[in-house]
Amino acid sequence: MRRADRLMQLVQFLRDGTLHRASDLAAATQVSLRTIYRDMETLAASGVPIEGERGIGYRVTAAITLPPLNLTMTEMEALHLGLHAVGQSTDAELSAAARALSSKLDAVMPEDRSRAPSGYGFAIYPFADAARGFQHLPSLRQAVRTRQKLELTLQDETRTVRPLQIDYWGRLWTCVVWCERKAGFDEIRVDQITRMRILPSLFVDEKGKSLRDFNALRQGS
Amino acid sequence: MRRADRLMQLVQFLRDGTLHRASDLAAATQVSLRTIYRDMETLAASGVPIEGERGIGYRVTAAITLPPLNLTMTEMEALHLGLHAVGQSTDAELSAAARALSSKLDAVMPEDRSRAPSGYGFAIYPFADAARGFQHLPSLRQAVRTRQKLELTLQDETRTVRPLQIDYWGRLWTCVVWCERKAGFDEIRVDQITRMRILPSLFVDEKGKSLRDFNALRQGS
DNA sequence: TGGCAACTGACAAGTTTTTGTCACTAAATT
DNA sequence: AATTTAGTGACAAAAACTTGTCAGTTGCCA
Repeated sequence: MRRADRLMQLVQFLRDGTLHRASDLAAATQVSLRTIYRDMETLAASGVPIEGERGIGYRVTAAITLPPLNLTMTEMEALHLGLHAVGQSTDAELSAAARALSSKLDAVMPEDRSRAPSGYGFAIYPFADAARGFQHLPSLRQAVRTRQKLELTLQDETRTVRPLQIDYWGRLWTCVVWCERKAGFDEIRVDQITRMRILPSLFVDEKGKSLRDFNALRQGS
Repeated sequence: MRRADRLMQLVQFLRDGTLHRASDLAAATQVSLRTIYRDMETLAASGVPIEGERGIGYRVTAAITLPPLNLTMTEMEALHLGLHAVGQSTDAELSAAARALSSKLDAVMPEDRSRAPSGYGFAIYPFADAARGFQHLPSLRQAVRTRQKLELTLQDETRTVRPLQIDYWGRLWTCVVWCERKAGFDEIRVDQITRMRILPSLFVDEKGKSLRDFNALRQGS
């Protein structure tokens, strides 16, 4: 893996922010000039903010490059929430940066239309609404973990459900439940929950009512 | 770039959340069992959240993977500030997530000398192809949301398509589309799009042309 | 204008990676 | 105990990638 090593080395050289001529880089890495040009192309295409000016040399423009990150849904939510908070800050520069970063994140969030309840993408949805349901999340999570039934009220309608799985799409939380009254699965938007009560009764997986069954259904349809 | 293509294909298969045996994947990709195991190792090392269980099969654990991001210093500061704020939250799980994310970020910050070489994508293989397509993502995403047809050029071939779903598989972005000319589904690599134009005409789900139909086909085959 | 240094395309030679095969081991479920 | 399926190590052949060379072009600056 000699090439990858050299690419990393080149980034190290360029990180100091000063100008570098391709010929210098070639000498430093013991490689031909042509290869340096090819490397620069690869790096630029890989997202490293490199700029080459004819008759001048190379320099890196932006400061920090983050490698690919794997986030849990909760971490993603923390990220959005935190940036939203900073976006409200009085420091104009800082709040602008927070909003800019939020946009960047929105732009690269995986979007899966087949799973989202059709009609509302997270971009359309005002953050405030999502935040309203946010208060219920901790106890909802607990109920999913401890497998306790819930009594919850959505739009003046109260029902008893078995909470199975919490999902997060960018800005919206939903919960997959088995509804006792309708005797069927449902996907509930957490922000639409107006009241919620954890019931003392526990539940166990029953044939046709488990998360596995829900996933099977979702696949099949 | 045959291997990269296969890796992408594999993530597509695994993305449906169901179990997959290595032997099935091998048959589907026309490749030996041993190669599948090697591919799984590569994908896991590349950050795709894959889990294999002995006697069971493979599945992806739902998580969000962010592509490499370039941040300014101010944006980085906003990020840290926001996460710090959320870290103070009363929701134990959320504040834990914020702190975990802070650690992750610290681990990949330039100041940290102990950067893992594998943290950079090009240490494994260049993901230049993936990065090249990033520029089209925001408008592509918009088109998926607003259900607008697209005219796009791939390798000197221009076609009109209905964008249905955007997928990110760790290194490459793809878009599932219905191609008007071929009258069939296609999975387009965003990095191979050379030109793209959002057309004013909207589209609606039609029998045989919807995302649901595409998924049914993928299951069946 | 001349000099500098970034760029580009093509191609053969060299090097590395990828692959299949084979012979195993390791958990988990039945 | 038998079965199923993931996972490992080694090695040679095949495929893919990387590199240097060469012969250019382009843009900026003095």
